[in-house]
Amino acid sequence: MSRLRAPSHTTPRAPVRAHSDPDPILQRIYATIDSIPRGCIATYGQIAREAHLPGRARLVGRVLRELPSGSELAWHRVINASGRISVTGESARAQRRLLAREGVCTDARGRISLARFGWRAD
DNA sequence: ACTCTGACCCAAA
DNA sequence: ATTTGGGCCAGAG
Repeated sequence: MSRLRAPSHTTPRAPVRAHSDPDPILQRIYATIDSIPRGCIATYGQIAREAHLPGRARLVGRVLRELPSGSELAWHRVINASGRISVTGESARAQRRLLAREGVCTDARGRISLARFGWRAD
């Protein structure tokens, strides 16, 4: 069970719920994703920038990959910069289903229109 | 202390 | 549209 940024010389913390994790970087990423409105999507890079972590889109991806089970974070509202879903297999179907439930649809080629559904932060 | 691998991104070719 | 090369950085082996 891997942990984010756990110092090797300390015992890993017990798992905590997403919104109570004390790591400020995680807090900012979670908070930013939380502010994506229902029916909108944002890109990994956009989340990184909004969370004051410019250029760290991959970090956002890792954070979502390691999302604690039971988290209520709207992970499905995050897609890549080319308008595609980045997860594969079962997760991709789940993401498409969750988005469809919010009215976010993919085109014939599996792409989501950033122009139509992209979140523009204030 | 390496190298490899990513839920990534962007400019250039 | 696709490829390439560079940036990013934490885990895993």
